[in-house]
Amino acid sequence: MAILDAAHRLFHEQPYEAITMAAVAVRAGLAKGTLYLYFSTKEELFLQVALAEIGQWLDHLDKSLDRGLKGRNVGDLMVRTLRPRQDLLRLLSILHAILERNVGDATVLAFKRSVLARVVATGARLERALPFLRSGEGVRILFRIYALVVGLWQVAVPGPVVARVLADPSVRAMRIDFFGALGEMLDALFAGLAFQRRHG
Amino acid sequence: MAILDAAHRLFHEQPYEAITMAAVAVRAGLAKGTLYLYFSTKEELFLQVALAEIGQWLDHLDKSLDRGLKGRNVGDLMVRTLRPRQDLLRLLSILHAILERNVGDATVLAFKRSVLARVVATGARLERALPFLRSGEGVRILFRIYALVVGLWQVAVPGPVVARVLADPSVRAMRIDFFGALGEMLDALFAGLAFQRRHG
Amino acid sequence: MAILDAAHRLFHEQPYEAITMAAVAVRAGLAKGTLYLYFSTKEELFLQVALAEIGQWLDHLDKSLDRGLKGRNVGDLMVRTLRPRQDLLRLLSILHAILERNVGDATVLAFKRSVLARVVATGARLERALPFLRSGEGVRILFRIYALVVGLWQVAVPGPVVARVLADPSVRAMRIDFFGALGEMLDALFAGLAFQRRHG
Amino acid sequence: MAILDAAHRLFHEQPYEAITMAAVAVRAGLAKGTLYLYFSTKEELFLQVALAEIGQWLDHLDKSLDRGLKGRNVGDLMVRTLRPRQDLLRLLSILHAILERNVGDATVLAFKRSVLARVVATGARLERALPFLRSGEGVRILFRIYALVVGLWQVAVPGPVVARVLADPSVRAMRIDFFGALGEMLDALFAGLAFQRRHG
DNA sequence: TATGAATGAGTATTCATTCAT
DNA sequence: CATGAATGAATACTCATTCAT
Repeated sequence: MAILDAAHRLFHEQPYEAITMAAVAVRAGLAKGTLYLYFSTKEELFLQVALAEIGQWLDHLDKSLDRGLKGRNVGDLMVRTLRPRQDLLRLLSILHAILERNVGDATVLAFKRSVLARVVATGARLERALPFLRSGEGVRILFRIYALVVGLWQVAVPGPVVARVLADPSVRAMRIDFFGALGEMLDALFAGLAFQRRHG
Repeated sequence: MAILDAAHRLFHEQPYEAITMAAVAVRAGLAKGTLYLYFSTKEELFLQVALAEIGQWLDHLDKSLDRGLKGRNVGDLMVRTLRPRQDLLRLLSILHAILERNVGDATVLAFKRSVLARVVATGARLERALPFLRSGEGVRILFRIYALVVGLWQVAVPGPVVARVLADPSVRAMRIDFFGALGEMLDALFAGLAFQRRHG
Repeated sequence: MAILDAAHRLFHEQPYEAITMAAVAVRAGLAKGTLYLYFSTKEELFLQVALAEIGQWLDHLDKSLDRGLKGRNVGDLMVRTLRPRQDLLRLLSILHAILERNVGDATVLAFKRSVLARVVATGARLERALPFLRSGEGVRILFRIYALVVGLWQVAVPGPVVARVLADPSVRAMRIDFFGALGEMLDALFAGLAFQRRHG
Repeated sequence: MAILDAAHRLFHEQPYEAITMAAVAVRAGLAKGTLYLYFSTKEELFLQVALAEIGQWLDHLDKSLDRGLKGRNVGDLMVRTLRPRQDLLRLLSILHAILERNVGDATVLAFKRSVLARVVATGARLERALPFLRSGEGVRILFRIYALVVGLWQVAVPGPVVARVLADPSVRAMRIDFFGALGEMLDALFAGLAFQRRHG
């Protein structure tokens, strides 16, 4: 849809706060008022953008899991599927603090249900790929991975000010490589889960 | 300091966005302009509030680590020290997206240095408590725990709309118990780290 | 246009600094935001007010020049056309120091071009009326008259404090009658120009 | 005096509005409050700066007039004495619109008297140099020259925006060379005065 | 003389959203 | 389906000035 496309393209180019509905309208070749025939708030519009992106990510995950992990671990899987999706990562980082507010309950509920349905399917695949996971644990672990992704992105990918500040050697230890840290943490996490299952 | 106190108390009562500098001034018994004698922006003011809270949390961690983990694990430690600090958790959840923007480079640098200095000390204690950690790993693991905390809080502690929506049974699986999940993830994480050290 | 009218009427009643955009909106029967649909800053709004006033003044000049000076001199012409336009004089006295700042380059350029186009036409008429003027001198002399008007207004028309002070006999010599001085200076100026042309 | 010096030096470096009393205090090596022991408002401070500058200008004029005009004309005299005094010109351009407001009546009166006393003396010299001037006309003509200077400066010396705009060839005709125009206008003015005296 | 901590008034501007056509 | 003109709420920040010491 033209509006979603326009919103997505603008989001790719600039931060969420910098995007005005007027700009979306222009990019979509529509009048401002027309946007509101399809999305009742700016947040809802970008919630749908996020939904689409999440869907594509889960598609990617599903495909990879269907082919089997083949010795590669979950950390790799997440890093490989997220690296080309930085827009998604940015969307996730505003999803909870911004998008899910100022949207009607019904819209949020629909959004949540859509996501959950997809995650359940991916969770099942994950359980198949990781035998030590018990039934139903796939979904739960996916949401936790998700939380880790969100937090790590916020902490590891700084705004302009912090980016400048982190160039200072005295605070070098606070620089975090997002994908590196994500992979390592997930590796440790899954190693730990597997270990916990084998022993007590 | 009166201003920091007032800001902290207001933050305890209402969301950050709802707090006006005028309200802080009234609560502190000062004129609006006086606030700006000490903090050049609203964000800087709350950055200092956050700094103080972070300091107290690290104090708490330090004391606990000095007494020794005594069989309890890191997950417990974090849960125990964070549970009484929900204001801190809320501050952390806006720290990167809001507070560290609209603040001068110098202020952010000073903030980062203060935090880092404290974290280095706590990291050393953590290394002492967890023999499988190599030298210098304490700091790194603390920042990663921190990222997990931030992400989990965002995802697990919803705003009013989402809170209502999550009451719906159909999306029950998306409810996350912050402290429960944090403890479990950290346990798995550290179990994994320990395991990784023992084997390849 | 309602907004320009409202702004003009308010300017007639009070000093520029005392006029708020809120007041303009109320007077125009519009919402504050609507003003900014048409004028991007307060300065731009009053720049357009000034443009309209300047246009009317030049209209007046043109008509008078078309009828011919008929023995009357330029000083008379200016005095006669400016005396009923004290709002214009006040606008000119803030035009350079205030209005032309805080306005975008494009707006200022458009303003300048509009004024110049009009002044060129009036300048041509002036050259016709004053045979000793060479081709193209009309415009230049008009801008110089304009500068004189601006300066004389600033110096001769005092604010409240100076008005009180000038009542004191000891500084009587500093009182200037704006229109009297303007007429005399222009008469001398044009007498001089004519003389310069006749002799070396 | 240290404060006047500091104010003057800052004014040389930046526009009036950009100068804060805090900056003056720092530059003078004093505390902010101390400034107000000597000058009751910012405007009064700069009024004294202006007074000093005006005095030096009149000194310069006096000396030149005492040496005699020697064939040179008044336009030359003004251009020569004003060219090295651009700070004075800037001060004059804010004198009436800004400085003489927000200053007590007594202060303005004293200022006016000081200036008048000096101008009377210079006016007498001018009358001596220009025989066609009648007694008492020196002062009056000086104030009119002054008005011309003020207006021409406002119109001819643009702020940053207008400076950029005037670079555009389409409005080239609006560029005015301050000193060139001043000299020419004064020459014409005095030629006219002299002519008027000889005839009619 | 000097300090400097405290004051507090004052307003332009943005932009998501609406609704009559 | 689409328009686009109109809305209006909402707030951080500056800096000249004061006055108790």
